[in-house]
Amino acid sequence: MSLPHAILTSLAEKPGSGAELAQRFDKSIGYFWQATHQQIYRELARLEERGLIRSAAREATRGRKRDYAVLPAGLEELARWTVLAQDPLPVRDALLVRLRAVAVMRAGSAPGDTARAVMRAELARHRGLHEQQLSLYQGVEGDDFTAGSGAQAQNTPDLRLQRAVLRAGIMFEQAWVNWADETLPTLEH
Amino acid sequence: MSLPHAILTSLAEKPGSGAELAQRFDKSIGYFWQATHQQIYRELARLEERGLIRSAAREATRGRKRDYAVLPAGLEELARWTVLAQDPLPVRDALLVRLRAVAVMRAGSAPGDTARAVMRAELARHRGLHEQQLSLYQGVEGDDFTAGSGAQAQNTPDLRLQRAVLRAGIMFEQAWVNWADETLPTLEH
DNA sequence: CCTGCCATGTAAATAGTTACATGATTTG
DNA sequence: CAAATCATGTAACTATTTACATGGCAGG
Repeated sequence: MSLPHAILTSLAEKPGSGAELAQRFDKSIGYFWQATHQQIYRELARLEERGLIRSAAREATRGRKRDYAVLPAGLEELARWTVLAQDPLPVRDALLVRLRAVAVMRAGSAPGDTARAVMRAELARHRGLHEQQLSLYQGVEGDDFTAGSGAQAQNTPDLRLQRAVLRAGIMFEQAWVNWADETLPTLEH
Repeated sequence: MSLPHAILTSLAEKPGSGAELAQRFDKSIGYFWQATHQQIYRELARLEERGLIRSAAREATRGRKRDYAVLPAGLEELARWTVLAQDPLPVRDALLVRLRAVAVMRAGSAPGDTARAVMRAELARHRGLHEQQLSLYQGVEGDDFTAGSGAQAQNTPDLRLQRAVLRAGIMFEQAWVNWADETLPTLEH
């Protein structure tokens, strides 16, 4: 159950509205935990009801911007959550399932040969997407974590830890690209 | 929507009952797409209703083993699905969210220091789990994919493709371990 | 004032998790 | 035959996704 805590973290870094949070979930923290705006609005309402965050406006405001900030109770909840032992989520990649499905289709049969050709293209396409993400991360690393970086969020979070998170993204994307390069020849001929 | 197709793939590799499938989802195909036995039984019922698989027994049998096999329509569905373009699922790792939450807690404060100590331990623990998974994959690679491997499933799936899937697991786990080794010093002192 | 966009929200469907129930089979 | 285990299943809940709805605001 990380979504409420991802939101609390993002609001602790900087207060903002639901739409602004949705934007942050399209980059930054959203690289490691995704959420749609529907999830975010629902979760914001829950968090406010639990007294972990507060919004400036009191009544329901449809269409009007509504800013939230973390309350002390929210920071306590975040501290409580971070120290819980949590096991890693296993890998879940549909492309690997597909590859395994293709493995049971006989090469030489029409569907098997078609599937192999398509998978080769898909693998190349995914390689491109992962390489793009890798470049993006490397760009962020260069911009945000060079010595004496400029504008910081109000709470001046620990840059070394934020960078470590980014490094995880870099290393995973790099691993994916490497795997694709190793695997593509298997689908040739 | 990969679960029905993961099940079809597994049944294409070898027919079996719900419980046997659940076991396979605890290893093998389940390394890349997880499912509980409840999901599996529900999905098997749906797949049979759609005419993609068949079970030996006709009526509902609570407690008695119930074997399923893929029908031609199921193989067609699998072929149809594998050639659909599908974007990769983004990374989703709660530990990275936690690390980012810790980054907003001031070092020097009591909760911040406690959280850093706990995260150091958690990172070491996760490193151990990923290393364990890595060893497991490397063991499978040695057992199943050495030249002239022995017993094969009836459909003799393409071993090179199955191995490619396994290699993905190996490279991801290795990347995780490498990242942990790089990151642990950041949480020292 | 109308059009497009921004921001917030509702509703419904699907997927996944957790807790529990029950019949069959094996084993001491 | 009693207990443990295996196998199938139900129910309730939570999370996530997809589609849609509606109010406010800014610019032409």
